[in-house]
Amino acid sequence: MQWRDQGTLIEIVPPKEFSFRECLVFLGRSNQEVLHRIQNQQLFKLVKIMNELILLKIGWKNHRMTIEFPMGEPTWLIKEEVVHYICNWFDLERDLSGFYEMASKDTVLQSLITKYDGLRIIGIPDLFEALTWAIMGQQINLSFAYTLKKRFVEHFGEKIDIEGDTFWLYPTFEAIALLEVDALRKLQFTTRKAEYVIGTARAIATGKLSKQLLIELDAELQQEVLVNIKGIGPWTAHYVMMKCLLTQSAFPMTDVGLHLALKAQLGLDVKPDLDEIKKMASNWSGWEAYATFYLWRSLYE
DNA sequence: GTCCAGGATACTG
DNA sequence: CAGTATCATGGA
Repeated sequence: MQWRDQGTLIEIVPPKEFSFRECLVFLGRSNQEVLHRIQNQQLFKLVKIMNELILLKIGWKNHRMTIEFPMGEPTWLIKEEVVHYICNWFDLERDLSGFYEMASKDTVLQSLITKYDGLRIIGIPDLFEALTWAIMGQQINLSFAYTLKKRFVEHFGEKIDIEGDTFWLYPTFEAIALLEVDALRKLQFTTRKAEYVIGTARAIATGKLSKQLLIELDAELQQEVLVNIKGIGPWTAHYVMMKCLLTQSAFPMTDVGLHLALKAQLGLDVKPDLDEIKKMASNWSGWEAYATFYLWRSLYE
């Protein structure tokens, strides 16, 4: 990844297919989001690196991604980690030419790659966040899922106040591993969701599960390990593979959002069934995660 | 009031 | 095994 340290500013040279504006559309899809903020085409995000809170102000200028540090210039080591984080978050190191080539010949994806040209998967680099956010989203509408997440973050996350704005960090697995079900029931988690979230935190806390461990496995084994955890089914496993492990072939094919997007794109009266979806997806082989992400994007016009 | 949301699990025949 | 009840709440 090519980047330049300009002191109080970092510039990242973006990959060929990249649109910061498109990525912002996806990031701005919910006004209930508490983990980042968008103002005047600038993205604000609080991260913790080497035990230090760092506020990032991410923008776009002269064909470069720019990172500024409103809380002051960090050390070079931290800057390096910041660049690594941004690459992970925006999936900057992936060569998308294969996806665009396949999609240009695909009846479903064809129009999407033109409309959303340069969109990349916006990931969730933290495994605990990816897993538990997915669990919160099971079976309920996204709006309520965001309500749950907001309560979860504001009860158990760390925050910092800067010039009247509050920025939050997602709760750590260490903190959540110590909770009992009651603590989350109070936030209107179902008993099961509370158990799943705490169980996941404990699985990570005991070292049974880690991003490092998963990232070294192929897609099939990743799914196997994830599904082994209580509360993680195929949908959640593939969601996490897609958003955290950046597995190209991850494919949450039972996802309701995917079904609704396909229904709209194809002008169907009812949602497509799994056989129809598998048939369409056979053409996406190796790029299922990007196909899914572009379809999700089509839901946020 | 009814139905469905970015599902997973335990139970039943 | 495949089908079914259950979870719990909000929004259309």
